Amino acid sequence: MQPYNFFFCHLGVPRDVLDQSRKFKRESAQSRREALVQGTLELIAELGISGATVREIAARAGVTQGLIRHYFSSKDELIQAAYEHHMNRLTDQTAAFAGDGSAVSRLRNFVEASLRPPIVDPGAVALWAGFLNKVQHDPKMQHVHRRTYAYFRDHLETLIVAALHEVGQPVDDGEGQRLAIACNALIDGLWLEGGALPDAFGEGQLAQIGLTSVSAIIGLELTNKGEQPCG
Amino acid sequence: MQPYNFFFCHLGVPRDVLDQSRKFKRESAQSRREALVQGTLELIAELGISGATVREIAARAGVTQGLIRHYFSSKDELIQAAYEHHMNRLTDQTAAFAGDGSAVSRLRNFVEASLRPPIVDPGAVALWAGFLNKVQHDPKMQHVHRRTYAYFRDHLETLIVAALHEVGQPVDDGEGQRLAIACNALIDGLWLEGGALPDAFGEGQLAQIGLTSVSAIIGLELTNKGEQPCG
DNA sequence: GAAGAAATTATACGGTTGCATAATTACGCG
DNA sequence: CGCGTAATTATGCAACCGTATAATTTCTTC
Repeated sequence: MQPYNFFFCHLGVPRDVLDQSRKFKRESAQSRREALVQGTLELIAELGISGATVREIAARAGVTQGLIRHYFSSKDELIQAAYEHHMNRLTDQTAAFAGDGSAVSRLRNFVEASLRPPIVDPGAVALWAGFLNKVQHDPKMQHVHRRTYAYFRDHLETLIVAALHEVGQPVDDGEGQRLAIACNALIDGLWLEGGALPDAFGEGQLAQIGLTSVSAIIGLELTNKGEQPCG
Repeated sequence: MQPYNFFFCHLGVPRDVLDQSRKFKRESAQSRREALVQGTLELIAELGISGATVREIAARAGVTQGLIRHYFSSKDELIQAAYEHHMNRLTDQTAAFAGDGSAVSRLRNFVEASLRPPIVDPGAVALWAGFLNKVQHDPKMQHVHRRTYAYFRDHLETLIVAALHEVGQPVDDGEGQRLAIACNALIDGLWLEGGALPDAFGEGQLAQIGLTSVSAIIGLELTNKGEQPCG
């Protein structure tokens, strides 16, 4: 980087390469926030809400605790940001699995992805539960929860309506919403139980039950065996 | 503190009737434990897990904090007892609503009761979420969770199998279990959303969606309108 | 290369927490 | 009635929490 000379060659050499005595390195605001959020999520998932102290979070992110206050006005704000990040990642990840095939196949993939790892995961459930307890008492957390819930459910409603339309069984808005509420609850419940009791269900069992039940609720066969007409 | 008196007029009179200066009253171990558990539940529901400190809990129970250690070996043990109490109450309460009519009517009542107040309740959901976060890291909490989940689901499975048998559509064990898992997840999901977003659903909407969806999943009409054949 | 601004660390503080221990108090029993 | 014991309170403690502030270090810019 700096050629600058031969003798005394250490003088112009960037300290961050040679000198181990550097106290810290500056990073972009974004990467520091992400590191702090990530540390928060890890700790809540591993040790529970009470394990996520500012000191532990800072240690995970590789910084000292004072820095948290430099990027977030309070610990609560950091928790909020972590909650938002977690839920957005969860929903986006699931939505990406839907793919871009037919409406029926997109719905099938969406349901199935929601009920398999990595979406079904003990850590993710622990995280979600830890946050939910705070949702009731913090208006901002409540807002994030509302938005996230609506986001997931609306996405599901769109998929359901499109699939039913595709096979010639169109439904009106009210009915579409009711179906989405029901399927959303079913998926949430299965996801929750799969994450809370990882050993209680066989591999693929949740996905299979989910597909069968969604099919029954919306009156449209989504399972593969259903694609082979038996008459 | 005690003015020691002028004319001994207090002698012989039971102190607990006249003398307000009693420092405390002895209670049975059971009632003290219940009061402490009740205080714990109230606080977690109202203020979240972090609001349930030993001092606040003791205040709710009308005692001083040292007494907690006299009845529970640690705060964790109190939390455990509170969790167990809460879940048992929830399941027993729901089961009682089923009544003793026909199998189909018992199932209908069970589903409906699970999706209406007082079972659907923000406080109960906050409570449940607060505990769930601890379940993953505490083996004893995990045991309570397993038992409670199995209890509720088995009860539901019994009702479903009986109802299907009653209408001449018997199912084998494996299928009964699958149906119970699905319906349990559906009910849990609806219960959760109803408690977490109290204003998002109209009165009776959750129960209606729940009945319709359970009917679709198990292939047996439970709603009233279904009892009036339309053609 | 010096200077100034911004990022980061270092240190300190008041409050709270769970827990332990000692001092009181109530109550059953002879 | 008095005495012993167990229930209950009172007090204290060490650790930890979140936050504030001052002191350093890094990096950019001229």
